[in-house]
Amino acid sequence: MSTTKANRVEAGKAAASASAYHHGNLREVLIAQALELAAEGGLEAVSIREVARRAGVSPAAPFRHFPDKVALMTAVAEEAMARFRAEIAKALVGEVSDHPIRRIRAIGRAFLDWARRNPTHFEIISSRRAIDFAGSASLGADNAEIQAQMVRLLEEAARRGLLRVDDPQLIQITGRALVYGLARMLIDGQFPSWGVAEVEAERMMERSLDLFLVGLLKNQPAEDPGHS
Amino acid sequence: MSTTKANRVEAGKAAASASAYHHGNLREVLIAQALELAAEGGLEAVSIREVARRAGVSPAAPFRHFPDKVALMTAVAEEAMARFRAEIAKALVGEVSDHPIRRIRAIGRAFLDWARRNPTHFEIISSRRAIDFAGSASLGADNAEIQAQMVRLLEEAARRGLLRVDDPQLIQITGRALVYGLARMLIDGQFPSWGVAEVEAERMMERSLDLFLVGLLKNQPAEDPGHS
DNA sequence: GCGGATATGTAATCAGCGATTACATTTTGT
DNA sequence: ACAAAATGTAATCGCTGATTACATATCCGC
Repeated sequence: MSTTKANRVEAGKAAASASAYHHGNLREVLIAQALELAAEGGLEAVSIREVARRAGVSPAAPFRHFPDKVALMTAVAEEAMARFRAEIAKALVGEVSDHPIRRIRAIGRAFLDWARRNPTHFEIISSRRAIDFAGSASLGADNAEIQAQMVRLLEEAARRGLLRVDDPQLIQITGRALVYGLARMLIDGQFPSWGVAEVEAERMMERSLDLFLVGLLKNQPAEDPGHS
Repeated sequence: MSTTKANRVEAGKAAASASAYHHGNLREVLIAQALELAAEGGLEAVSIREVARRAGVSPAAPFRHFPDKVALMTAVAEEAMARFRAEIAKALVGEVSDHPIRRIRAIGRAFLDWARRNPTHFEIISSRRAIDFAGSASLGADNAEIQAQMVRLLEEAARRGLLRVDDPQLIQITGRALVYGLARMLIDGQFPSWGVAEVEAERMMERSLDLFLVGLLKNQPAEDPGHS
């Protein structure tokens, strides 16, 4: 078992490097396996026992790192949320225009795109049953940061006299509810029963977002909230 | 046990009348108990064994009436959907105006109100994991009927030249996604982390709906899509 | 370095779940 | 009345989350 020690050291380097005892860094491996398992079979396909199995440890081992399943899923949610925020940030960098509505649209599209490509991650961070949102400082902070970003953009839009209704919080929540609902309808496979084929869904979602955004503007520029 | 027979006959008349053997009409009792159980502890509080316990039968008995849990929950969803449709119908009767946007708003508010009062019923009919939506003719028909109602109203609005964007399907799906998202945010308890207190949530949701609806109109009447 | 304290992993076990099977009982149709 | 069908039960399987007692590896103060 001298290889065991070598593996431990190697595995511990890139990660938190906090634990290199028996397994290496089991905590992070558990999170990674849970994330993968979720991506394969959905949120409810994640079981502590299967995660442990994949990590090559006993069914009781995970309980040394997480008091219960909710704690594990919360850690998974934190990871998913971090990736989501990175996606948002990337989209904002890619949006050259400084027009606030355009930037908001970029955020909305990034949200929809991310949720479409990572349905289970979206499901996890949205779930208030599988995770302990209130108990995670990181989740709260990430959420607040995204909100603040939106409010900043909306306030700038209001300052420029672009908005018909000057209530950033109302607009922000309405927009969030819209993209949240769109994402869930897509993931739950509800579009077919609403007359939208699978392939059209993405385009439909973007048009929905635009329909909402253009409705916010004071002077409607014919059709699009942006030009692209 | 001559009373048993009498009860059987009585119980069997209003219902499917298919079963009046040992228990009476176990099938319907199971659905009712599942509905109640869901209302108490949420969707995942429903277990076949607990439902059976409450119905006073063995854990295996429900499997005589439903091939598996999904089938039971689908039957529950059908009942919930029927109640939801009744709610919509009632709201439309109560809305005196024939202005199509006003009637759409009445539907939207009825949806939000119903989801708020019956969160788990809403969750059940929305779930594409716990139920077999495609396998239920009743669910599909009810869903289609609600859609048709919306499209009819939107087409009338378009005919009257009220809409800025003449695409009933797009508007319908966007509206549905919005109220769906609002309902889920409320139920998942997300409003507090978005700066909306519990008591304000209902008002906020209605304002969100109005914000969206007023954005649809060609000539914006200052603030409200209706006068009330 | 040594040795106890601590961190980590395992084995065994419990109760609850969905589901199946073999069997028992009641109702029904003829 | 009696066979067939419908309905309910008991026992069981494999899965799950979680707990307990125990085993072992690592760390830290001396």
